[in-house]
Amino acid sequence: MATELAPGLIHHPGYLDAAARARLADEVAAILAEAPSVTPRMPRTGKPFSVRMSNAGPLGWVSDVAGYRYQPNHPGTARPWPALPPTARAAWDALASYPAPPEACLINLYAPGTRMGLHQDRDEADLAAPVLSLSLGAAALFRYGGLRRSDPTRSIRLQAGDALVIGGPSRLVFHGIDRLYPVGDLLGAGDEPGFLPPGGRCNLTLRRVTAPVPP
DNA sequence: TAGTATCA
DNA sequence: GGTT
Repeated sequence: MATELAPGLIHHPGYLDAAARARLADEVAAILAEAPSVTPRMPRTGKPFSVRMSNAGPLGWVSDVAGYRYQPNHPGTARPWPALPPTARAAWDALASYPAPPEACLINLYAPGTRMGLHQDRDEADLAAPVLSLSLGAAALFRYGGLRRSDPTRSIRLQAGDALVIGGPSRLVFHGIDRLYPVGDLLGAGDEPGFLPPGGRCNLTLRRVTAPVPP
């Protein structure tokens, strides 16, 4: 049962069943073995994010003192990013309502206590494509607002297996993660992928970066 | 300000 | 919790 939180912002609770979550976790573990997570830094100031990141797909999102950008290689190893995880790719085909494949799968790794401040995903040239979010591990408090930072916000709980489509009029909505829920808190303990620290969370976001060339 | 800190 |  999907819920439209706002026009184009669609929450699919429990979209991935236990088997799919386990499969996706295995795929992510393999990606991280090849493309280890890095600590992103703020442009100009160099202040570190609390979240760690890696990527899969032809392009990966990176942030350092030089700025935000998409690039084809891992900043540490200089190797190309690993292939997109098939389970995430299948979710894109099912939920994105977009004719071209995703080019980037950003992997955000949250340890307990980490957060992600309110922000917009606006580094993609193709804003017609949605961003598709998939959650693994611990549940988290997701906050979203409007197109202006000062717009009022609402919060929902994102749990392991949830999918969230951020598209249409909500494509540039401000959003972030306020906190993780302790495991064992309420229902949905969520399975614990082996690549996460105890109580950690993993979020995958699939994005189309460049506009597809017309046939 | 995809940051943290601080205040109203 | 919203804002600087």
